[in-house]
Amino acid sequence: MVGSWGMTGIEEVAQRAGVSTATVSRALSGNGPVSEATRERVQAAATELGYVVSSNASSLASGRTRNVGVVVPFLSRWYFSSVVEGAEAALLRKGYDLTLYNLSGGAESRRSVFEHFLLRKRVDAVIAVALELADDEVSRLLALHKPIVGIGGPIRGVRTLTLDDQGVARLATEHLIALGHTLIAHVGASTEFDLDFHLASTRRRGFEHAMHDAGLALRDDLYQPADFTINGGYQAGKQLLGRPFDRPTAIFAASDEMAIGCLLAARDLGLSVPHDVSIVGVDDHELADFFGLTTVAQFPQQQGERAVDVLMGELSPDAASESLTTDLPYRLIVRSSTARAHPPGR
Amino acid sequence: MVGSWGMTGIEEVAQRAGVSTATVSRALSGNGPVSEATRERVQAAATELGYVVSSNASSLASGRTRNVGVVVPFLSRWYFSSVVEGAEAALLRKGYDLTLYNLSGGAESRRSVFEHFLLRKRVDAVIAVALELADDEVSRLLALHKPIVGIGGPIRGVRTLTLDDQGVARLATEHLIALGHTLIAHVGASTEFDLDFHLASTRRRGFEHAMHDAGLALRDDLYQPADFTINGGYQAGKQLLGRPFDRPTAIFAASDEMAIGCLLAARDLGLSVPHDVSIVGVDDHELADFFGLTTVAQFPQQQGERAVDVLMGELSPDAASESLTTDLPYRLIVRSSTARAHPPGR
DNA sequence: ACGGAGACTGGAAGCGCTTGCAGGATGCTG
DNA sequence: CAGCATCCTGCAAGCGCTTCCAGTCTCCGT
Repeated sequence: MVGSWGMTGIEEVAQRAGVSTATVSRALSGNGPVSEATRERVQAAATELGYVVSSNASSLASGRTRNVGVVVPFLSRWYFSSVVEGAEAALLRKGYDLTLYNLSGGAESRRSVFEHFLLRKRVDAVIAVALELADDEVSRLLALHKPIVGIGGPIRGVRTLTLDDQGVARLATEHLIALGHTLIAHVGASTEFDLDFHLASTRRRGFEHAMHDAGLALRDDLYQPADFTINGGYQAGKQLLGRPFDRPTAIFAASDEMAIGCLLAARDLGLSVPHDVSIVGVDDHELADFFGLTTVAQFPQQQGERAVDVLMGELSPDAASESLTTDLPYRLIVRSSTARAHPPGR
Repeated sequence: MVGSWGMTGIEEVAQRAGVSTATVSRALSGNGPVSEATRERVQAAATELGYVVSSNASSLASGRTRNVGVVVPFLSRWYFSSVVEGAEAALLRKGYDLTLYNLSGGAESRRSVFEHFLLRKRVDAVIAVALELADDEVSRLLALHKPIVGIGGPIRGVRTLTLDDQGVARLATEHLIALGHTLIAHVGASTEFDLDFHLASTRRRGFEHAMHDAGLALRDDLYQPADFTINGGYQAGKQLLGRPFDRPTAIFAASDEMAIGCLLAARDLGLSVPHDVSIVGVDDHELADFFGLTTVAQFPQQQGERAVDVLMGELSPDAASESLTTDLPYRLIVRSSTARAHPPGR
């Protein structure tokens, strides 16, 4: 930490420690046998000189970059930034860097990311979050022997961590059903949203199954599409709760943000939650607790971490990769936005 | 795009184009003279082979990585992820990669970021967002000739883009004063928060100046510290608005999230906004519009972009860096949470 | 027509590390 | 005690590009 001159190379360390550069490399990286005594001497020399390997030289020589690319469709949404946060922390711990690719720039930027950025051997692997990759995008990466792991929708030929969206939806719905609700509305994704996040229609299916299994009728007018934002949920909630007849006594929203929107809509309509209407969401968004929202939690940070774990597995020799997809945990968290259904008023 | 074999090097391109590798390098990178005809031939060959330079080799040889490090204290907050998003887009456009360092892991991770990660010559420059860098952290980076630009609090010896927090606070406050309010409360940062974001106390000062200039009294009991979250703002709002006497008719919150908290608190107390109380925030958070919140907007994405612009300037030869700090734009956006003060009721 | 100034191009020397290979010690086995 | 397996270590050959330098060729000016 004295070096103050920044320009220390492996050579200087070698001299100071009285060994060859080869040994320094081995001592510092832990690859290859080095006697304990030597290792310590090298470590000391390196620290004294403030030596840090040049990742470029190292990568070029070894073929490993100790860097992984994380590709997300958005960044400024709670879910995605949380996943990235989790992944970043896990990678840092392993000594890896994270380079971020955000696709929200549109098709244009998406192409350039896949055709140039990811290919310049800057990353050892990539984590794709909630992304539907085209076959050629996948094969191009695989051709470079770069492991990919996805989080979210299953991607063909790629190890993926997925949330059992049907199960999630089912759990949320059954919670409402168990509370005695029968007129249950669902706020899901609008179709254009469904392109990139199949989760939406999958959750809807889970909802429908649960309803069906309970012998409850599915009514088209109790479904409202929205865009996964609070505002969208609010509009949808207004539609659902504003009707004079057959107002649902419960709403299952496919995301917490939409659920919160519904909650605010209920409030504005003079309905009290959960007395007049029960609401359940999905995510356990940072605001869920504040609003007392009952929700099916998923754990984005942990998802990021797990993706990293899987990746590290793939990058190691023991490539005994298990099944191609792994289920992510989820859990019902009951707060104050759901309650037993009342016998119809009037 | 045929290469399908991924393993194309500059050599192959050179052969296919019938030139030397030196020329290929020049043609593709645009450094050094190459005849138009040759350039085209090389381009064609490269495209046909699906050649993409190895950034490692390139970096090692040239000393430039075309990669910048972005260091943030949090990621899963609207402001930070927006800045990163802006920076990412701008960098992508310039052909740069962004590697992300999130310091929320605590002092431990902070040290390792500064002592190892940023030093391994993986980045050409760093952007520090709302970070107070210690002198040695700065000098260590500067010693490597890595430009740094900061966004937020001024950092000694570093080019910084800063928001005139006093001006912002003043603007918000004066808006309220102009509406006839005299009993104005302020929700600012708690002290522990102020360590990393000096913005908090600076905004408070702006508020105080504005009040003072208008000849209005500053009352300690009309100040509430909070933690920049909706929940924190809610608690603070409750305190402020729940009192039986001298209830403020307006609140200036140092962030939109806190302002929204106040707004919800008002609602829960049966107060109507803006009839009973006017509320103004800072940020133009994505939720501000939904809640009809009047706010002083800052533009985080643009801030990210501008940081990149500045960086590109520093990385170019024309290092005629202007003044060390540059002011960021802000603007009052009036929505429906502020209105003319009523003559005191009763 | 000739010298010189460009404009291009190729040769080749690295950039700073990693790692296969081989040599020298050391420790065991029979 | 010879013979061999082990453990360390150093040598040196690259990793795939960039760029200095020098050489070739074309184009002007005089």
